[in-house]
Amino acid sequence: MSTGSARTPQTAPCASGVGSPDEAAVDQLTFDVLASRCSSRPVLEHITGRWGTLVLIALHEGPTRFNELRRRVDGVSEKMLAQSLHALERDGFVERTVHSTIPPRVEYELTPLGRRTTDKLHELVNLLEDAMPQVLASQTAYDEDAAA
Amino acid sequence: MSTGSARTPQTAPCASGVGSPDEAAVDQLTFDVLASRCSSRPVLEHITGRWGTLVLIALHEGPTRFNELRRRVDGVSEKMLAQSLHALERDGFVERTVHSTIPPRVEYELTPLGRRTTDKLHELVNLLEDAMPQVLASQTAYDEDAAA
DNA sequence: CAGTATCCGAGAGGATACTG
DNA sequence: CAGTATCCTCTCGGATACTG
Repeated sequence: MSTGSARTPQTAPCASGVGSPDEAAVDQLTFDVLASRCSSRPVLEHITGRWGTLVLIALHEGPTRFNELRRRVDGVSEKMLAQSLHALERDGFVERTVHSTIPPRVEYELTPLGRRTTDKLHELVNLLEDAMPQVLASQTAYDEDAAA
Repeated sequence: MSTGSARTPQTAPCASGVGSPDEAAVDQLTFDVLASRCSSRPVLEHITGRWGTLVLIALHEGPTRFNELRRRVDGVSEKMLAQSLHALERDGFVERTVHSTIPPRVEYELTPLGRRTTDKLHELVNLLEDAMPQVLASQTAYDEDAAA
C-alpha cells in the first residue's frame, strides 16, 4: 500500500469528532471542512473526487454489479472503480453484497445515507448541466479576452 | 491511454452543448456527465475538485480578497488557489474585480450562477457534516472487520 | 465475473523566489 | 498586496497480468 516515508497522519477530527482544544482556528468558520486536518475533508473528497461523484450517480439507479458499473461510468479503470467503491463503502455510503454463487455475483447499492448524499449530487449535476451553455459561453469569452 | 483506440481529445460537447449527431452513446443516460469526453466533466471537476469546493464555500460569505481567501481555505497554496480561481472564473462561477489602487486590491465574488452552485455545495457539505459521526462509526466498523 | 498486484508515466500540488 | 514562474516530489491513476 502506501509505503514511502511516514507522511503525517491526517487523523485529527474537528468539531464533528473529538477535537483538540488547541486547534482554535476553527471557531468562527461556518464550515468545519474549511479547516484542514478535519476529518470531513477526506470524506468530502471521496464523494467529490474524480470518480466518487460519478460512481454515486451511477449507483442511483439501483443495485449494480461491478462490471455494469464500469460500463456505466465511462472511462473509469478497474483499479479506480474498486478504489472508489472501497472508500465509499468504508465511509458508509455504499453497501456491498456478495452472492456466493458461481460465477460470483457482487452488487453495490447506496445506503440511506448514500442516497441522501447522492440526491444532493444529483441536484448539483442537474444545475450544472442546465448551465452548460452559459459556462461554455463564459469560457469562450474568457479565452478570447486572454488572447487579446 | 484507453481501451486500445482513439480516446483522444475531451473537447466533445454533449447534449448540453452543440452536440454532434454521431455521438449517440449518450442517449439513454440520465446524466451526460457519466459519459466521458463530455464537456461537463471538467467543469464538474473544477467545482468538486480538491480546492474548488472549498474555495466556493469560502466565497459564499461575500466578496473576498486573495489573501483573505488563502487564510480562509486552510491549507491551500498560492499556486493552487490562483489556479482554482482561474478555472472558476473562466467557467463563470466567480467574478474577479480589480481596484487599481496602491496597494492593489482584488476581490473575488460569486456570480449568480456561482451562488446557485455553491448553495448546492453548501447543502451537500451540511449533510455531510451532520453525518460525520455516522461516517466515522462506519469507518471504524469497516477497519475492524478488515483487521480480522 | 470480480477483483488484487505491480509497474510506471503524467500531472497535481507544495515550497520558494521573483515581479508589478 | 496580488500574483507569476520554476523546480521538484509524491500521488493519482492507467495498462497489464494474475487469482479465486
